[in-house]
Amino acid sequence: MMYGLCDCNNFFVSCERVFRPDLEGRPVVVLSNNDGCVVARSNEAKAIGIGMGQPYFQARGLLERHNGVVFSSNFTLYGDLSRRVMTTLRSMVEEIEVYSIDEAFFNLEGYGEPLDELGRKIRTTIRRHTGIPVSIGIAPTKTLAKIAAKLAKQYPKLGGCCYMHHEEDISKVLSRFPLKDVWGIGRRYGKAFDKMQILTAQQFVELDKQWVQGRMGITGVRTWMELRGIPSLPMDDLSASRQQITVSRSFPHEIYACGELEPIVAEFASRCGEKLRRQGSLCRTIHCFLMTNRHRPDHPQHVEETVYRFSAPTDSSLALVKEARTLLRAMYRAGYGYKKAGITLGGFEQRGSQQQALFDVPSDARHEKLMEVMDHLNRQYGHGALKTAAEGNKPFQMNREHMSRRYTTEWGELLTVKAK
DNA sequence: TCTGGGGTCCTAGGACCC
DNA sequence: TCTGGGGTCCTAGGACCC
Repeated sequence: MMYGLCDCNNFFVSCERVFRPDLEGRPVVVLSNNDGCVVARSNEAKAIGIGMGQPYFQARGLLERHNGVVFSSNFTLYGDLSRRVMTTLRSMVEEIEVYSIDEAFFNLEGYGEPLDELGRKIRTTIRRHTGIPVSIGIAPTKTLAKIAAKLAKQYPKLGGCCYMHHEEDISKVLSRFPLKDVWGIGRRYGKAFDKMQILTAQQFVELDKQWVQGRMGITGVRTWMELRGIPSLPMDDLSASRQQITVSRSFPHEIYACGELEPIVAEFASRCGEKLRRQGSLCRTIHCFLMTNRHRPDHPQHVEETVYRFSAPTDSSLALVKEARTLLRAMYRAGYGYKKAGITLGGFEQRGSQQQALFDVPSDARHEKLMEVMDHLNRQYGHGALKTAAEGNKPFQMNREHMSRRYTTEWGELLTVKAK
């Protein structure tokens, strides 16, 4: 097998720079929802020591001292540019798997050599079509392709693409590659292995398989196999194979009133329904969770999650919204300042193949047509164009003090060019 | 590094049932 | 009533990812 990985460099920052070329060379960061923490950094921002995931209030001073620039996250813009990147990639290779907003794997099995030239061609084409710089890694497994892409980013002389396939080359790379930077080895395991003096990917690969299994479970074994060049994470249509779907948000302020939480949770349930229908599944369970501000230990705390099990699987937003509200009301306690809530769907079945209990009334079948219309309108006119009454008429708002324009999707926010 | 966000999957333990 | 095996569901927490 041969896998490619296309990884957008500092993606959110690169998106902002496409429309603000004056930001080249300056430290730039993009913040998470509610302007909470730093989720993307330009190379200059990394160089001055701003960490990934660092709370913005901690990074702010440093950024200002270096004449840096900050953006709230503009997912409408990033989502649109991501689609353009993926479309370009899809036009150049047969099979791609969109892994996240800024990464996609592709299958290169059966492609003739030289693959590194193909990789570089992909890179320049995407740059030309979208303005987004990417790095390409090519290797016999996805985990190795991830490592290759990192090397491509690290060593400019590779021209943005690293093709890694000879066994000797791979073990040479692995013996220098820090284990904690391997995809699938997180901070926690990285630290534990550090303590055991297992520092490189090569040392990890030489461990006993049973030992890895006992210590890290099946996911650890997969990583171990992948590093040995045995594909254990096949190409997957992720969007169709999710086993659970979650929509959750933190609120800009604590919310005390149940009546204020209800439309928010209803909106989450409705968004879950959209995702569910997009992947063509029905769900059996809906979870609702609610939590207070854990950063304020001086405030009374309440964290709770409850489940409802549908008697017949459903994909109707109306049914989801209804049960979400019931769950919320049962959990809600007056006097607590809630900071975050969420909805998770689980127990999926393929639509059309559901086992119907003998006396189940397929009560939601009549919603089917309605949901189709709703999804269609929302796709065409934007989220919230048509929604359930329970969602209320003002959409859930987050803090976004440093938002850029939605240059590519809103006529009113197009790029303006000034003549000199 | 006491990771102020969001999302997915896995595992362990307890409750309950056959 | 006690005991053991086996299964499912639920909750909580851990771990990873971007």
